[in-house]
Amino acid sequence: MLDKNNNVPLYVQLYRQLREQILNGEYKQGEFIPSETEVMKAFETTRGTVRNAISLLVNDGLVQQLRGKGTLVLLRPLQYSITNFGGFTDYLNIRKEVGVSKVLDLRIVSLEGERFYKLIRARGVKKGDTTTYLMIDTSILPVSLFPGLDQYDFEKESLYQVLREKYLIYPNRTEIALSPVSIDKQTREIFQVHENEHALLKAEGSIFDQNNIEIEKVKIIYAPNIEFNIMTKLN
Amino acid sequence: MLDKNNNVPLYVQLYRQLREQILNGEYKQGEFIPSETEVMKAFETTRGTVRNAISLLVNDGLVQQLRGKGTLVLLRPLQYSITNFGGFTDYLNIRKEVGVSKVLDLRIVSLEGERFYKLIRARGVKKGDTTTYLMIDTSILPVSLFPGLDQYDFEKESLYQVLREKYLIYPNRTEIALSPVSIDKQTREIFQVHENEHALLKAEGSIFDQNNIEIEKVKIIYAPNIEFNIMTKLN
DNA sequence: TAGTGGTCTAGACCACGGT
DNA sequence: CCGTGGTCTAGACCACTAG
Repeated sequence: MLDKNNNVPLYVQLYRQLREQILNGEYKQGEFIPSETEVMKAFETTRGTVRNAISLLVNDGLVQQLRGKGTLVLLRPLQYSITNFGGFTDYLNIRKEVGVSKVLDLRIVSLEGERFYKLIRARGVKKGDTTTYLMIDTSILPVSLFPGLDQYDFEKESLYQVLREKYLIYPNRTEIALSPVSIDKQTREIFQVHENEHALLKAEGSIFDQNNIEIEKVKIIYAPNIEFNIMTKLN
Repeated sequence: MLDKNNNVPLYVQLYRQLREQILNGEYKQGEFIPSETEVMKAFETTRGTVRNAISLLVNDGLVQQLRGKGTLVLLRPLQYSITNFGGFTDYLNIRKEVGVSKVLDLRIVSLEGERFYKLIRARGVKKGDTTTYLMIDTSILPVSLFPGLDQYDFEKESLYQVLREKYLIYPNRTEIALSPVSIDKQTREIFQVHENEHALLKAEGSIFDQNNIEIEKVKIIYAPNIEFNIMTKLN
């Protein structure tokens, strides 16, 4: 049910519930979720609200709407879409995967006269007793915005969860540039890259909060076995 | 003005007009476009329609909405966002750049028993009398869908314009995977790549029409001087 | 023909920014 | 305080799909 007194918008509440049901497998790949009208009645709201919620699912690439037919579930195995910059752990959580983070470095650095935390993590998934690393994340965060950030253990806690819960800062928007990068020795070991691979994909950019303040600079290097997928609508 | 008898939806008509005004420079980088209420009155429509139009601009990364303030123009120099897969020429047109295409190969190939056109083009921009190539595009299109496609001159005509105007097929959705790729000799010459660059960015995937029929397989290799940018909203 | 998503209207109240 | 975008309501008609 939706809670009108909650300050989370109704359509976001509805989006989360529908997403949960899809990821739980209540609606499976290739099936249709209930029609907009049915959802509207079930949750006692209006179609506009339902459509707002579903459009978030479409953005996530979780469903696809077909006129005259219905709203189809599109669930594929582990897949990296452009929505993932906002938090690896969050992403794994909604996909019900077990994430692993290994902190390679955490120190304070100075850039242009300002002090930043520099956090480097290798991140991956655990299946049975083998861990596969999927990306190496470098995060640069201003000390002034996040005093005491180094007291958290980012092998156990999610960076974005800490930002939200302890610093009340909500990542809102990313600007990321993609490019290839050649493989250094440490990276080759972490990812166990085959010898005939010479380059990996790198994403580099900034993350902004709801007030358009830059809260984090990121650099992510992706393992070669990652499918970096993008789905777009053309206008 | 908007034409209610046109079968292009009002919000798409409005989107196109606003986009035109932004790209023409009527609203400049850092300025606000008229408020939703003003646009609503000026075009004699409702706010829902205005918001649909503006949300397309937001998707394009052309504007950004700020509550309590207004809708801000975000225009940056030549930049490749994820909306570009749908057509290089179209993209340049809306950016008022002069595009150049050079056909490297056009032939019929057989894949899994079906015949396809395979079109390879180097594509770039012309500034003064120097041409800079930005990408090498390989397009694979089924002969059955596009009979006679090889009669067109794709150094002069846009592939997507031909698909729309001659074959009445409208690209609607893309699924693209990004990865790094090492540079071969021909590519190195076309892009005039520096010797210490060893890898480029490759995008590979499929394009679907409005009925979710796969109309084209694409492979695009990007020049090293291309900024491949992505802007996303986080939920 | 019945049901679906796509579009549009005409309102309303809210949180937020700047005056 | 007023104007902004954010959210929500309660309808309407349409094009499309499928039985």
